[in-house]
Amino acid sequence: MDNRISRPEQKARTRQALLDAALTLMEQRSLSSIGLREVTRAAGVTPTAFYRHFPDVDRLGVALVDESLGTLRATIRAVRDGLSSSDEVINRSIGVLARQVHDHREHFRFVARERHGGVPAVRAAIAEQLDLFAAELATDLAADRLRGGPRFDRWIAADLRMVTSLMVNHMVWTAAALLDAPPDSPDAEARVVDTAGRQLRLIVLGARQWPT
Amino acid sequence: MDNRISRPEQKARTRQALLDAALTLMEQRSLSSIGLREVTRAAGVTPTAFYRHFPDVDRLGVALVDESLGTLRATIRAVRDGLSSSDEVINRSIGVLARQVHDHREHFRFVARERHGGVPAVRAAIAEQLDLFAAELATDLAADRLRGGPRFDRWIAADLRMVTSLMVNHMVWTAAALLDAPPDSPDAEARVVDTAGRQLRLIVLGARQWPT
DNA sequence: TGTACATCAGTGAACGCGCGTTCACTGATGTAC
DNA sequence: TGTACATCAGTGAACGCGCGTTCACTGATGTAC
Repeated sequence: MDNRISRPEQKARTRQALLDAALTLMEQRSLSSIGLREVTRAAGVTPTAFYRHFPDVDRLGVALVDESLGTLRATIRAVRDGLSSSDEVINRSIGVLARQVHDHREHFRFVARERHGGVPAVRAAIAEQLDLFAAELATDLAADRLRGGPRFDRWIAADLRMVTSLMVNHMVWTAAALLDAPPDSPDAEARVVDTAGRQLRLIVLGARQWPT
Repeated sequence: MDNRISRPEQKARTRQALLDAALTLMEQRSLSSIGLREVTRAAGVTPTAFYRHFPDVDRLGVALVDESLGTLRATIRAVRDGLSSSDEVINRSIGVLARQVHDHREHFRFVARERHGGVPAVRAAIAEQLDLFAAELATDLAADRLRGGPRFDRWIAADLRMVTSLMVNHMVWTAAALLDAPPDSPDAEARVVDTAGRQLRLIVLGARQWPT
């Protein structure tokens, strides 16, 4: 058996180790307060090795945004496929979000923390991903006629963006609320999910009457 | 004329200078990344003087939360007094919020940035203030019967909290969106205010139909 | 297949710097009599 | 009102420490022939 691995693969592993180490360090603190040496120490390489992968810690942050939100987008999209009733989509979407937050706490904590945080490049990368979320949601809502749901296919674009940005914002806020709930208490988590579901249903109820 | 000021007053002034200096420094960066020496340098005192006012920078952050959100609460509450139609309250509330954000950018930027930021004590202080907001709003909604508004006086407490937390969250998000808009473009600001108003109206519309 | 050379991820020493905190202090303000 | 003492906000020197970045390097992996 050959244990040796190619050079590009080894480089990719070190890069991932740096990303993972940074994410772990950010469990308690924000990106702008963690140091390059801290990250390399946690990843098990020398400080100088860092520069083979990122020019500075900010750029590592941007890479973390892609890792965190890029995969989630695909997952959430998949959920919306093949469901036909409005209530069903709401409950499933929030369920998937709760699961994702549960399984990838550090990623969501990172996004919630840096969304309005101190590093402009990271903030911009997060805003871009969330805009994509909202745009995809708008497309989906306009395309599918859900049982019991509003007739989004007849809405003007501006109103669609208004309501999808409200929904995406609500999703982010729900993720943050899940993070604030004690991780070992399924009860607290269930309460957040329940409230979030009712809020989303209230929004859909309002959309069904829109415009006045 | 006597220019001399009492010792307590001089101490209060230095304390305020430290708070102002920290807020200014946080225009670009987060609390956990600014240093004690930076703050004292900007405030025009020696590093050691800091300890006469705060045990560390985190505690200064908690004081900033009280300064930022404590006054806003009173302002927003006053707006809700004496208005009788639902639409009127919505438009006025968002208008006042936009004005406040415009006039106190640094305070709101600080709150948006630290709400999920890296300093637990500060995060807790912000959560406390926002809960107070939501609780006051719930009381007001249950007490006043607004023309054209939902019959909140007949709602159960859990649903009231559900909808007020949605509204307060929406307010915070709107403030953050206003901050992201270029400060010299009244156009961009107006667009955010317009969208926020329609979103809030959609929420109220949903509330009028609640429960299904 | 074997050899000679190129590539380049990661090393380790060194640098100058600003940090948070300590300590004994100064000197103006406040107070007791 | 004047004097003697207490208080305490702010000073300035000193400390040890971890930081980001530079540089010339090593040695395993990759490639050309």
